[in-house]
Amino acid sequence: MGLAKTEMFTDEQNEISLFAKVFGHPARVAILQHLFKLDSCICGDLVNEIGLAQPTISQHLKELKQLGLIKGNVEGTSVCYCIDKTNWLHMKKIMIQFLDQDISNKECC
Amino acid sequence: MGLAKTEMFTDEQNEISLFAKVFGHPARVAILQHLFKLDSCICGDLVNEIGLAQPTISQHLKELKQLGLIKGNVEGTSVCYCIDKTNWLHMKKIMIQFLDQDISNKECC
DNA sequence: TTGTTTCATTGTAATATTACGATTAAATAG
DNA sequence: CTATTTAATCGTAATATTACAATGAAACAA
Repeated sequence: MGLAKTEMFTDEQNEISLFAKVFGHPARVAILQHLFKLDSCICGDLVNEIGLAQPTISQHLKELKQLGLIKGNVEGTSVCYCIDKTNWLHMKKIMIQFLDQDISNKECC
Repeated sequence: MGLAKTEMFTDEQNEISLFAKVFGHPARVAILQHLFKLDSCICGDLVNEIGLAQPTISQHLKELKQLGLIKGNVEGTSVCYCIDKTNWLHMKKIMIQFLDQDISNKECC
């Protein structure tokens, strides 16, 4: 079916999986790392930096934007993207909380 | 095409996306949280705990196992699963490094 | 042996994702 | 006005994911 049964999970579980899903493609990881690395905003040079076609990059940017992790700002004919600081920190808190669960004495196999 | 072009990304970017992808479904998040919560190993009660059919849970467990995040141990007719401590810590390090990139003064939109 | 229990595997239908050519829209340059 | 540039959107083909019924396999009980 390709369709996750979200109604049987907690809001937290669904939120974690949504954030994780957007990181589940190397192009989106690369886009985010590039946005972090640059001091200034980048625009269409993501298409050159990463080797994918322009519509593909645009599609990945859209997904990152829909989750609120990046913001886009029109500057003339180009668009300037950057990390949304507030939303990134919120996501980071949720994800690290999930990753950082207490693991001591839990191994038994 | 539904096929990520992994060859154009770094090993690190591919590794991050593979870990993230496995967290990209709420059932797998729920399974991991359950394994963390219990002091002892769990077996087939994941099917009751989560509301999905047995083959579906088995399929999700397989994906977690393939990435090395959990281990399974046969005990009679049942199987005991638990978090793989070493591999979890390795994954955690990589993911937190990605999430914890320096964000100061990078916002410009 | 014959059930029974527990979980993995197989097969498959429904849906989602990925990638890109073609096109459109918006801003700017001439 | 007419290019030109840049990026979004549309349409679509190829592939991946999700879910589960049916079946298989392994351990145990009687």
